[in-house]
Amino acid sequence: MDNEPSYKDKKVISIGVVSELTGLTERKIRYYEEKNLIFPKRSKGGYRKYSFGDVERLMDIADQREEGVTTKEIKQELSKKERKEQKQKMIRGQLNAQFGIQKK
Amino acid sequence: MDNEPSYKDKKVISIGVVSELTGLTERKIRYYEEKNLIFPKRSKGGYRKYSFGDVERLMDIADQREEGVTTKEIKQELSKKERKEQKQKMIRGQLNAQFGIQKK
DNA sequence: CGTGTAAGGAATTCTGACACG
DNA sequence: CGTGTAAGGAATTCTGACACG
Repeated sequence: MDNEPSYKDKKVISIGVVSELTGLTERKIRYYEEKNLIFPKRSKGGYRKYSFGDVERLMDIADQREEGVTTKEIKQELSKKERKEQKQKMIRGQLNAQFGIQKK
Repeated sequence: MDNEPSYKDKKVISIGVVSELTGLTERKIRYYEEKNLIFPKRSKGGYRKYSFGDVERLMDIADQREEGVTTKEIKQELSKKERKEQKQKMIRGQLNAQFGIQKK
């Protein structure tokens, strides 16, 4: 009874299509991955596969680059968000361990 | 202020990925297209591009085929649905022409 | 009818490198 | 640092056909 498989995060789009969708060159897209700003999966043959979420992320990166933000700064911003999420997860886990009841 | 671009209907998935997602061979997928049960778009180079909606449709077709339903019957069922939708559209248009007020 | 397969070719993507700045 | 490009190779997909049934 779970709803849709969340199409937004399924990694199924090839770099050529992502290039069309974002307007970015394949070179840029690969470079942003090299800088750990985006994380596509790989097919058996080694082809990069992106999700719609990745496409959105890339458009956001493109906007920031236009504003002069460096990849390093974008990366730092990403790391900060990830640390926050980690903290939230920890807190939720703590609360659940202390007061959680419903096991299933 | 429009919501998401409806990822479900964007034709961005190559046949190889569709094959993995549905479990169908590429041969079958192409054959169902030949029988007009599915309608992928094409990239500049001529590669088929499918949407998540197409993937769902293919899984539905696969189920019907397993039950022994022929492609011809599946096609007829599809045509029937399309006629119904057409009729609904007509009615809505008629009602709008007669009583519709908000032009924009 | 529905599907598998081998065949040859074309489009797509990959990596590593050189260039410029 | 960020991006373009030419280079050679490998993975992907395409079509039309033959096969079986």
